[in-house]
Amino acid sequence: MSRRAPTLEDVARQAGVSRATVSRVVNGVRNVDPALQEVVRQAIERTGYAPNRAARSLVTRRIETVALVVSGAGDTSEEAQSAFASRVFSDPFFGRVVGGVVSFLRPRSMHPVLMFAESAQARQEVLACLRQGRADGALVVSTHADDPLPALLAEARLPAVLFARPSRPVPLSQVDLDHRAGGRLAAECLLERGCRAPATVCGPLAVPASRERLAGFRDTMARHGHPRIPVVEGRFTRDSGIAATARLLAEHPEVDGVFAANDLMAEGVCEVARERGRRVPDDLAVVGFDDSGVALASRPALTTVRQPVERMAADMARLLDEHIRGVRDRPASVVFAPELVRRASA
Amino acid sequence: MSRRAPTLEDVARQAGVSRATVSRVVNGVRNVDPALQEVVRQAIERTGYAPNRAARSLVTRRIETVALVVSGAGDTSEEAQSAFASRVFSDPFFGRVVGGVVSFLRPRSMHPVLMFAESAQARQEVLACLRQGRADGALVVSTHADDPLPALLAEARLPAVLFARPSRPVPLSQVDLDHRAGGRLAAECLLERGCRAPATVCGPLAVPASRERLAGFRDTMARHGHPRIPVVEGRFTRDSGIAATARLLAEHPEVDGVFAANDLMAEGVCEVARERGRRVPDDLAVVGFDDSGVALASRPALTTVRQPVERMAADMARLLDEHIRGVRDRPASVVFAPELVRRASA
DNA sequence: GTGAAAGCGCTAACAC
DNA sequence: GTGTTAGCGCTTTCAC
Repeated sequence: MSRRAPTLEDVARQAGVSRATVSRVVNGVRNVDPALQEVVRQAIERTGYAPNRAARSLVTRRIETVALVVSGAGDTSEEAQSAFASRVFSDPFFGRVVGGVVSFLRPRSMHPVLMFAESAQARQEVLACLRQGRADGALVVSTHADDPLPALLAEARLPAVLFARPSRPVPLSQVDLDHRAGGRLAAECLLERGCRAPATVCGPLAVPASRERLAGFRDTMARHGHPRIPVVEGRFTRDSGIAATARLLAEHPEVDGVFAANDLMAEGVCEVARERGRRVPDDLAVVGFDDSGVALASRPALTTVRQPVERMAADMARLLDEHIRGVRDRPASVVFAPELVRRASA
Repeated sequence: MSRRAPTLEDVARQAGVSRATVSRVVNGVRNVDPALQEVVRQAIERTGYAPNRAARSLVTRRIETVALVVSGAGDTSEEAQSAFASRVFSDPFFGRVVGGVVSFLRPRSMHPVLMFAESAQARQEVLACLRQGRADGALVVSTHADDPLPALLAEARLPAVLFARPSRPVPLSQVDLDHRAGGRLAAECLLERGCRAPATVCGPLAVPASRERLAGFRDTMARHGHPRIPVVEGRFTRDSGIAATARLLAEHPEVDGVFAANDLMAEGVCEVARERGRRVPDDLAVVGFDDSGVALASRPALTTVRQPVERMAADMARLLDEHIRGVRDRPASVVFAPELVRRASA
């Protein structure tokens, strides 16, 4: 039923030229007579020719595909990958990463293949895929700082770029945010509002980004007369933000300003405040982090520290592309600047 | 620097056998002397051999990759794909789809490559990719019922499976939920609770699933003495749920039970109820739809109609795999049954 | 049970 | 400028 797909050979015969010429036209290589080009183009049209990627990859040794790896640190408890995937994508952060990555790849007709590396076995599979040339390189987004994947990738000398700095340095290119500066912006915002009892719901302290945000916030507060501020730890989920805030307000009812280390938790803070009859921002000012979709959806709309995730992800793809093409050999580190977005919550 | 990757030839030389034998061992084809198998296996180990996928694909005409296409209906306004991606993934639904798809593909060492088809041009690119053999087939999740992609795919006779029924029938395999039964379950739940003034925040009426859920709900209510119930339309977002509920309660303050056509909107209903000082479920019972992560995160936890998205997605992948392998030729339609999950909101 | 050999469809030297 | 040719690394008949 499905007859053989037309090949370069077929087009060449149709156009009365050689395969090489057709190939040149298809790949836009110069040095082809415009008249011939036209003839070839028509032959392509007539035959409905589409180049076979596998054949091309075999000789170019490139497949125009990069792995987008969402990586955890799990090594003992093998979590069902389906649950892992669902959990991961429930954070708006990943949707933004995907958007940014695709915005770079698509104009270059490259595509991301999705992989999860939440267990030791899954990590080996990712490495195997890369070695087999299923993808030209990897974009790695780790959910844990101790993720062993980056080191494995570096060791295998496979092209890879990381989103965010791992806890232990790895000789791979990476993009990251100046989280410390972000913490500072949040502090300054609360200070400007005149908050007298600031506090923070920080992210998991195992994550370097959390620690940096916290440090930036604390340092700034310390320099402005608040040497010791209440700190409660959340897990970057709305639920954990709610729980943390409950603890915070129970122990420190005087708190009148909270910096939550991401928007999901900031939403949780607002939620608790509302339940307790505290007005946001009048009784309790709230500053989030990320400026993800929830920042706008939250009530009131969140004042937050913007992390340009899409741009960062696009840059990550750019770096990887450079490594793959061989125009960059040494790892690069690109740090983005955060930005305060003022809305209603502070 | 990076020396040539070992090939079948290298392994064969090491093991003192022919390429054909190594190939048989690698692919687990029977008829190979166990002793030789062992020798070959060791040679593979020593050389660190990994089969080149491109070379294999060239002869098998299969690339062990499927496209996971998130498709819109846009044809005039070209939306930035990055925004499209972010928006799409902000719905927990897609994370579940990804999880289900991956759970089927991974054990078969297949992978999903992510593609977005929100514009006419993007759709053509998807078709081109498939024709070029970048993927063996497509799993299509449409955000609009009028999405032209399924028809294009069918016309090009490319292997594809749809999640949810398109508004116009297309000769492609598909998985779907019995949405009408879901609406019925929601109605029965509210009825059992003794609700006297039920209403619904339905989904976009352009989406067949929304219409079916609404029909199932209405019919059941009608059969139980509620021939006319208030209906307000949302857009499946929390925000739209909030706005719809505000309208609903303004016009029908007597309402004491709401069926929201997804969990995100149900959360919005709860939110408004809380703001107005109405207790859920005592003053206002709320039933959601999907049983996504937010159902549990919501306060109170949502009673909801469960849609087994992960299983549906996995089945979609299974059907596609069968089409690709040629063991299925005629399109199949698999309909899943919804299930009521009782929690606190109704 | 194993090996020899013929491609799969393409790109890239290298001639002309 | 264009054509000829030699592979890229693998699977798969077909002999033996």
